[in-house]
Amino acid sequence: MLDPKSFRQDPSVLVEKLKWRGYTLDVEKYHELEDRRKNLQEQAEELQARRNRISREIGIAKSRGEEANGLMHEVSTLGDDIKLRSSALTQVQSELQAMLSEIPNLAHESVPLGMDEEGNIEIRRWGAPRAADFAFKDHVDLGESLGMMDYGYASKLAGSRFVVLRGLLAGLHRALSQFMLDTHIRDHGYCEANVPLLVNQGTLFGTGQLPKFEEDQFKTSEDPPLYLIPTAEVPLTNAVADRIVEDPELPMRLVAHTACFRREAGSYGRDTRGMIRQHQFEKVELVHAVRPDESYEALEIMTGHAETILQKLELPYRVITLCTGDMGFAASKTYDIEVWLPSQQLYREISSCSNTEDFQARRMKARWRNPATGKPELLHTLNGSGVAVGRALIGVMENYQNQDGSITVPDVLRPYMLGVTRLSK
RNA sequence: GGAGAGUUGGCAGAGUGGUCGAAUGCGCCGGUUUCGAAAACCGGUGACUGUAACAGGUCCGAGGGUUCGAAUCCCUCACUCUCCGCCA
Repeated sequence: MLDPKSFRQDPSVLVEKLKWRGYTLDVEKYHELEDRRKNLQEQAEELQARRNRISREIGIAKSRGEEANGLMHEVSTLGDDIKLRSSALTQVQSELQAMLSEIPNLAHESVPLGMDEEGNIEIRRWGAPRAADFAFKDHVDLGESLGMMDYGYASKLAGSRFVVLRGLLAGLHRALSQFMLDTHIRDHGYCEANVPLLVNQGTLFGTGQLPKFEEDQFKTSEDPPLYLIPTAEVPLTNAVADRIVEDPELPMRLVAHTACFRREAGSYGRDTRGMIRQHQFEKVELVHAVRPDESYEALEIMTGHAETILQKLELPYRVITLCTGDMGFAASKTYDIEVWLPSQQLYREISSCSNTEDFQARRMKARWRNPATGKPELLHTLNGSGVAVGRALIGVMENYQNQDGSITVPDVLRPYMLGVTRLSK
């Protein structure tokens, strides 16, 4: 959520900034609601103050054993009046809240302006795509001809956008996640967390998935309403929800390996082949909670942690800065890391690292105590994939494929594969 | 699933329907003392909102209700703990 104070000061600046996020702010509606809110609040508080004062006097009078009938009569009608106004106030406040809840975050000044992915800017590349000394197969052909990847089986079980992995390929998938977790825990100083995959509405509100993106979530039950997490960012970031964190606890670095669940509503035609876009996939997720003046430094560090994974796997990749129109709802700035897929001769997203500044923190009331002021202030939260396990598997399969359709196991994964060096029939 | 107990400030823990945002202890901050420290003593120490600053308002798990007035009484819900049953 954006700071309500910035609205009261100068909404016109926000209108321009939000336009670049693809959001049209209804300033008229905002002003109308805000004026009503202020009015009602002043009235309600004025009445409450009167009631408090008189009731106190009644108490004093009675404790002296005096009669207080006059005072009691004076205040007797106040209660209803207060009730009326404060329920009107609550109504307006929830309308305002609803409006603010659906406004995306503002982009950092360093983010390129643009309306869609055309505006993204590549900032670096690592590794060289393998020379095409034979025709590269894609991961589906490779997996199916090895007999280790089965879409028919999966669709019988659950429908489209699912897969069953078997044998060494299932093992390679598991090895990837273990390797990533170990690297972040051992080398990058993260605290591992094992978290619920089902969360409540408040938790999803905190990170920004609700109320606006309800249709992207899998809702599992009505009473209580629980949702499958679309990413471990949700349960990890909420570690600081409703807290005032003491300064020495920062920066906080959390990592979790979880399954993630997405409806993929609105992406019907896209990436229907293979493991690129599934309803269920696994991801190793990184989350930082940091002091506000350190969050952009943290974004570079976190992105570096994700890159380390690809470097150790020796997978060619590039890093791009998303433009204003292509970023997610909660982000102030996002780097996407894209891995080279030889079958498509393209870089495809494998990680996305974002600084949300205080946008999520405000929604979830995540604060830290600033030693300089002694006061609680909103902290900053970041999240990034470190990295998507399914897509990393695709990257390994395609980049490590051999002409005969076998797949060489990357060096760093061999300890996790009990010494297996090659996947073949 | 059954029975019971609980939820109050950073923590522990009082709280009679009426100057209770809330005793006390611990912790923390400042001071006195000390060469320095400990101890002792003195003082301070919740959050949100609001204001130029005061004032004012809200918050004792959440939401309703009773009342002139609710941390305190009533109802609903959530969560925690204990015991019993079942169970990976």
